[in-house]
Amino acid sequence: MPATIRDVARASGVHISTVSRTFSAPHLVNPETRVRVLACAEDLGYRPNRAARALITGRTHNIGLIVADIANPFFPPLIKAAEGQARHRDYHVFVADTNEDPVAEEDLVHAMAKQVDGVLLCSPRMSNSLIEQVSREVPVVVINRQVAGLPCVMMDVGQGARAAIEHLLALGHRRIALLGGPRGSWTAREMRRAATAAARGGGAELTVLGPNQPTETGGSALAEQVRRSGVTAVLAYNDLMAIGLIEGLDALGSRVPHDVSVVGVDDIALSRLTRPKLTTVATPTAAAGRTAVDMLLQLDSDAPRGARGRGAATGDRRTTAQVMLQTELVVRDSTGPVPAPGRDGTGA
Amino acid sequence: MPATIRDVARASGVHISTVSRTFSAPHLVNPETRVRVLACAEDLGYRPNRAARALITGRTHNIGLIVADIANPFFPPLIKAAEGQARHRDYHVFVADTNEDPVAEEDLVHAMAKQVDGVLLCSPRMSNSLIEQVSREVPVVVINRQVAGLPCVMMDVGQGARAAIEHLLALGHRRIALLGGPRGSWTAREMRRAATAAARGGGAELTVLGPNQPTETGGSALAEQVRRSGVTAVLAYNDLMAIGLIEGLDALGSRVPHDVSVVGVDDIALSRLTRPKLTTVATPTAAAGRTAVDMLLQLDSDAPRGARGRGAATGDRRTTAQVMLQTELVVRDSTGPVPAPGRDGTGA
DNA sequence: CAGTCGGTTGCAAAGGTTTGCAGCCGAAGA
DNA sequence: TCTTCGGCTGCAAACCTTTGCAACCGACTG
Repeated sequence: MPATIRDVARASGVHISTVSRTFSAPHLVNPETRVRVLACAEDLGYRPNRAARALITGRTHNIGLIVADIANPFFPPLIKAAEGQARHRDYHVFVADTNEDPVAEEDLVHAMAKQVDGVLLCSPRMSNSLIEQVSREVPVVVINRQVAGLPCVMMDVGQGARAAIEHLLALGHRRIALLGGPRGSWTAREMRRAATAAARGGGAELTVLGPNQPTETGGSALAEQVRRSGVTAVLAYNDLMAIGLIEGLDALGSRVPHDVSVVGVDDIALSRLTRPKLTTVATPTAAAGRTAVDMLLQLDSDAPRGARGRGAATGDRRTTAQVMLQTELVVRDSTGPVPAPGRDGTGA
Repeated sequence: MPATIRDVARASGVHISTVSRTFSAPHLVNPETRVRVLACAEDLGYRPNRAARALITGRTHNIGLIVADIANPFFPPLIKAAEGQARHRDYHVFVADTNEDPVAEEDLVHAMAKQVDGVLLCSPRMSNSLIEQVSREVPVVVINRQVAGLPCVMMDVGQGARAAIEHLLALGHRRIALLGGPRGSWTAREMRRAATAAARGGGAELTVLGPNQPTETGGSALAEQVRRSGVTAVLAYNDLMAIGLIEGLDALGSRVPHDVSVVGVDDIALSRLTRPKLTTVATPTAAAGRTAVDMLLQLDSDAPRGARGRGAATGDRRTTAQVMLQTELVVRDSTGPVPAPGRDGTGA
């Protein structure tokens, strides 16, 4: 039903190649012809078929962005930043949500593969080897994970976790819990490693609870367990869990930060709205989004896909930068000095 | 670089059509041949090029979902529901965000047009005529707006607004403000119409403030104005604005619901977390997402695009259902009886 | 033995573009 | 008058698949 280039050609009495050029290289066609073609196109409601165009140019001017959970407020700023950056470069962003499911994730990469010029894999739950494999089908930039040989942009949650633990140590806490993130999360592993080291270094005992769903519900579900464990402070995988935990504790009658201190990660907008305001590790999400887009676009301007074998040096895409972005501890109201012992805890 | 069907054919010593059938109609190819072809394909890392496939089948098995602001917690449940429904039907969903910008919106429809089998336009800011126009390029289902001749799924915010106003009237409020939504929003117009009528019917005075950005910031920015206007109750375009307003008022020393009552719309998860918990009009977002996907898929199973002119009755897509989903007022803690006059307000 | 049939495969057209190359035309230069 | 050249346009191949049609094979039927 929709008009094709052929219809326009027929209507305006020129060859299809002229119509094509009218749209993709207007300076090559006579102004008179051009207006005539444009008029006919307008008339027929013609729009170049981007799939067909992509087939031959190897360029869709779209990029895919795959996230673990679009409902997590952590992602929107990243998405927005990526979109903004992409728009500057005349690209569009298609977002897809995996529901924290590694299988859906792989599925989506394949679904997007030929509809986009590259994919941003944000907080992937797939295995590294799978990521490597799909990256042979479509250019990939990985966010929030380190994969050898692939371009990555990471946030230094290790340093963030360390800062958080040190903050808690300074407040006198010696029994600390870590609310682990979801299975398959690189961030979760990094946090665990760093937090464990920092706690040991400070003579504290760190209990790891998890893996868990990195959601509010996931956090509140742990309240009981946290309470029983007798810790006086908690570092949560992310703000959502921290907030959930605080509510859960509240429901159990434990007050934050009076009875137990809680630190989150991400610094989502919401963390400034809750009572108490959340102490958290701020991650540079917007910068990550921008950087990732730049790296992706750089990547496939180096290696034009589908183009008829340019002789030049393709294949050596070992220029794979790996960028580590800094994090920062933001102290607000959900952390405080360790409570005097013996009052309530199951310990002592 | 990535292997094509031809490479696989060469490697396994069969014609490309056999390779094609191995993937798209396995029962038509000899099991022995099949395993050989599959082995070769696996070996070369071959994946059918979905763009090329779509070009000829006219089916991508993707659907596009365009939303006004992905950072608004109103959307994720809708997105998730749409994804779930799509997955059941063996479809994938690509989401795009317009930043409340009508131009970006049109842009995105075109960008998606040939990469998806249809588009869900959620809370569009475009004009009706533009929507009608793009709907000639790609099948469209409109959410949160009524467009003649197009399939639409709407939420009855008119009824919701009426219920909210009546709730406020019952609490004794007679001076009420409506925080208007963004320009171009059908929902905003419906609310305004219904709220105005309901207020008039109840002998109350309704002040309309706006249009505004439908965000928390948009809400808090209006606090001063609301205060000056001397109203005792406010109906906000959505929960985000309501929450922003409550904060803004708080900063100015007005307490909710003691000094002023606030009602939101959407019933986002956050509205249960704030203090006070928000009275709001719950909208059936998940149902809307599911319904819209069903309607879209129905739509283009009726009218197969790109297929070589099936003789049957195409063209009569005037089966365009329009669905109106019910809303429901949820009374929580942000509304209360009108304060005794003369204490603080600028009135009296 | 001719004909039929089911199962498998090859052939080639089709889908809508882009693009290198060649050709055309008229004007400028020699 | 003959080249040369620039500006514009047409031709056809290419991108990667899918799919209707025809051909083939062996076996069975009558």
